[in-house]
Amino acid sequence: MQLTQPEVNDFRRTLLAWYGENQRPLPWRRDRDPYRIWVSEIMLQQTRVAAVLYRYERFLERFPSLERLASARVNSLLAEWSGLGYYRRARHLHGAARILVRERQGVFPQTASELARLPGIGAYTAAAIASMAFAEPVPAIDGNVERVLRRIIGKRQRRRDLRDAAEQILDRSRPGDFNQALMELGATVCLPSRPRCPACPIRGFCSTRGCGELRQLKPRRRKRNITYAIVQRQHEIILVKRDPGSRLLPGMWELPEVDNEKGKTWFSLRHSITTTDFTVYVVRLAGLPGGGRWIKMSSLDMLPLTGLARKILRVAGIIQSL
DNA sequence: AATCCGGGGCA
DNA sequence: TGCCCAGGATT
Repeated sequence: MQLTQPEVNDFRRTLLAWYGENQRPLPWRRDRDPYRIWVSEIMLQQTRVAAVLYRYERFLERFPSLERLASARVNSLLAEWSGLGYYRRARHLHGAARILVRERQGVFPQTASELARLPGIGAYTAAAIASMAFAEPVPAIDGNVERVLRRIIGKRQRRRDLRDAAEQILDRSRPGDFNQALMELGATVCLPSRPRCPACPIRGFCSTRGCGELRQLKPRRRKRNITYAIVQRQHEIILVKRDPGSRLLPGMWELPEVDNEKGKTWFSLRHSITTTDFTVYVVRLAGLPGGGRWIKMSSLDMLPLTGLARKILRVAGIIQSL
C-alpha cells in the first residue's frame, strides 16, 4: 500500500472521526489507567467482548489495584477467572503483578518493548497497552487488525508488509485511539466472513473490499460423551482436584467422573472446548467408590473450578453466581 | 511455523 | 449442529 502523505492524513482523519461516532462504550475505555487497560487486554485475549463484560468490573472490585493483585493468592485469581478459559493468563497476570511490585515499585513500564518482557504480554498486548495508556506510537496488530490490513493492502503481503503498512498509517498523535479504531472496525464492520463494506468509512482506501478471502481450513471438531457425579451431604459436595502437573487445567477442581449408567441421568448439557464438543451427563449418587474430597458448598466461590464444573453446579442449582 | 491451551452464543 | 470469535508460550 503506497499512499501519499495527504492520503494518509485523510485516512487517519476519516477513521478517527468514524471511531469517535461509532465506538462502543466499553468500560476499559473510560480512562488511561494502565492497570485497568492491562487487565482488560489479558481478559480479551482469544475471548469475546461479551464474555469479558460480565467479568471485568467484578474482577476489578476484587483486585482493585496492582498491589492487591500481587498480594492475592493465585487460587483467588483462578477462582475469579473460572469459566473464562486459558487459565495460564490468570497465572501470568499474577506473576507479572508480583514482578511489577517487587522489581518496579508497582510502576508499569511505559514502552511496548519493556512491557513485552512481562509474562502473558506478547507483541500485540504490549503495543496495545503502550499506545492506549502511554500514547507510545506503536501499531497494535491483533487478529482483527491483521484482517483489516490484509484487505486494505490486497494481495501478496507478508508479515513484513503488514507491519510496514501499519507503521505508515498509524496516527502518531493519537496512537491509542487509532489502534482501537482499527480494532473496532474489524470487530464491527470489517467482519471475517461478511464484511459490511457499504458501512465502512475507509472503503475508498481499500483494494479488496472483502473479496479474495482465503478462509482457513477449520479443524474438524470431535465429539465426546462424559458423565459426572454429584454427591452431596448436608452442606458439602465431593470435588476432585486435577493433577497440578497435568497439561490441561492443572490444579483446578472439578466433579468426579463416573461411568455412564443408562437411565440414571439427572440432566445433560453441552460444553465446547477447543475442538471437542462434549455432551455432558450428570448423575446423582449417594456415595462414591473413588477418591475426591468433601468441600463445603459455601466455599465453592473461593475455589478454582473448571468452567465446566461451574456450569454444572449452576445448572444443578448448587451455585448461583455467573 | 506449528501446536497447545477454553469456552460460549447464535443462526 | 455448525460457525464465529480483541493471542501467548513453547518447541
